[in-house]
Formats: sequence, C-alpha cells, structure tokens
Amino acid sequence: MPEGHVTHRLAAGMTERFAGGPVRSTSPQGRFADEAAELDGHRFRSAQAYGKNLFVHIGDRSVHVHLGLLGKLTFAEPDPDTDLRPVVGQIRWRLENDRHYADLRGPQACQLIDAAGITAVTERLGPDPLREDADPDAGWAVVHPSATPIGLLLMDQRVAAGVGNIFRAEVLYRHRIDPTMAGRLLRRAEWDAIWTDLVGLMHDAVVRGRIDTVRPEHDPVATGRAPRVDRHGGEVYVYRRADQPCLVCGTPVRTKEFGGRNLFWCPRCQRTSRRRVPVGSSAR
DNA sequence: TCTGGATGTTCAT
DNA sequence: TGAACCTCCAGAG
Repeated sequence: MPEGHVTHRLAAGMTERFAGGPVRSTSPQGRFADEAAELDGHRFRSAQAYGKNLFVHIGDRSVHVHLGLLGKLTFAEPDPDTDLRPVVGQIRWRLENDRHYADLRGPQACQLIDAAGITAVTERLGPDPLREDADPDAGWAVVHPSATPIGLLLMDQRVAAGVGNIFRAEVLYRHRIDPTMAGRLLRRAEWDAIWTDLVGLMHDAVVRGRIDTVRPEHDPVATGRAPRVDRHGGEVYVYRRADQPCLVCGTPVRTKEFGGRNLFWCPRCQRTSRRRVPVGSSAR
C-alpha cells in the first residue's frame, strides 16, 4: 500500500521497534546480501520518510528504500517459545532484534546511500504534506504555470511528495475539480484548499493505516447507498469505483488511463468550466 | 492452476 | 510513449 502515509508509518514502526540497539541484517533472498552484511550488528539510529522514500540509518550507513508499486515491508514478532522467524516468500532485506523482525519484499529500490545521495533524492521531491517542513508554495510553483492536466500534476512528486493514485482521485473529487483541467487554470485558493485537505487526509491515513476520504455528511447511511470499502481497506468516493453510482449524485463513476494509471472521477460532480487564465496572473 | 491487475518509477526509443 | 521491473492475490476457468 505504498502511498506516502505508508512510508511514514513504516518509518515510525521501524524506529519504534529497533532504535537505539544493534540489529541483525540479512538478505534471505540474496539480492541485498553484501550490503546487508555491512549493516549487520550495528546500531539502528533512525528511519525517516520523505514522500514515498524511506531512509534507514544504521551505524554510519544509510539505506534508501522505495517500495514502488509492489513492495511491502512487514513487521512480526518471533514465536515466544521457539523464537521461530519463518522466511516466507522473497525477502530482500530482513532486519531483526530480540523482540521484532521486519521483512522487506519486492521493493523498487533497496540500496546503500550516502549523504549526497539522500540529498539528491530529496531535492527531486516537492513538499511532503506529512512533513512539518513542507512548503506548499513549492508545489504551486510547478502547478501554476503548467498546461498539464491537474490529474497528472498531482502524481508528479515535485508537486506533492507522497501523493499517489488514491489520494489524487479522491482529493480532486472532494474539491469537485475536473482532472483534465490544466494546472494553470487552477486558482491559488483551490490549490491551498487541496493542500490543506491532503495534509489532513494523509495525517489521518497515517493514524488509521488506511485511506478514508468519505465525509460524515456524505456517509452512505445518509445517502442510502452502500459503502465502498476498497481492497486497500479504506472508504473512498471514486477510487476503483468505475461504473458504480457516485455516492453524492448517483452518476456512474468514470475511469480512464491517465498518466499511465487508472484515474476515477465523477463526470457530474467534477465539472469545472473555466476560462483560460493567462500564465503569470495570480488567479486568486 | 493460471492470468491479469495493482497504492510506482526509471530508462530506452 | 512504452517497456521493464518487483511480488502478491483475487477472480476466472
């Protein structure tokens, strides 16, 4: 489930379980064996998330993890009687201490990285709504002059690091914005509202461990329509609800490949008729 | 048992 | 713009 909230949860989970003590580091699958051996026995210092990137600091080394579309990092505790820690599936990296172990499977990136490398990664990223130091102006600077549709811009990690396909679809729905509208037609006030909403939704997702975007006033009980709990575990308005009725207006939700990913939106709720705004105007 | 899809990104053309 | 890569699981047959 790798949107930004997942990475932040994992960073917190790793820090909680391992920080301060030595860790055993192995690569049961073998593809990270040499690097894992370099970390073995050293003290786990911290884990930090930036967007969908996870940086794990052990001893004087750091590891860069990116889960990609398929990667998973899971926590488990050994059997209390036998201390059994079964190896299930392809485990790229296992980190463990006496009480816990963490297994990383199928990551897009898992590699040792130095300070310059970390800087290079984070400099490619825009503001992360889950970080205190996030500056939404940096995202606006990408969106504001762009002729690219807002539905594509929101997947650009320079606009908002950590936003993925679910948050893109849901936040645009919540603000009734047509995903095909050019970024430069978005008003500053709308961007500010989107940003504020992302901050709230993503923080909420970190706490809950799932993405819930359906607001109480549109609760299925109130609308009389069945709730949609997606396979990712959360309640959503449009994500993966193609051809099903919009929870608010009943119009069938549409889907289309957009930016190489399936976008979902309500063609009725998300109609934005707007005249072209000249690039450079404040558009407030 | 097999196939296709999936919350992502990078690289080659 | 499309292919490649990584792994798991739901659904079809």
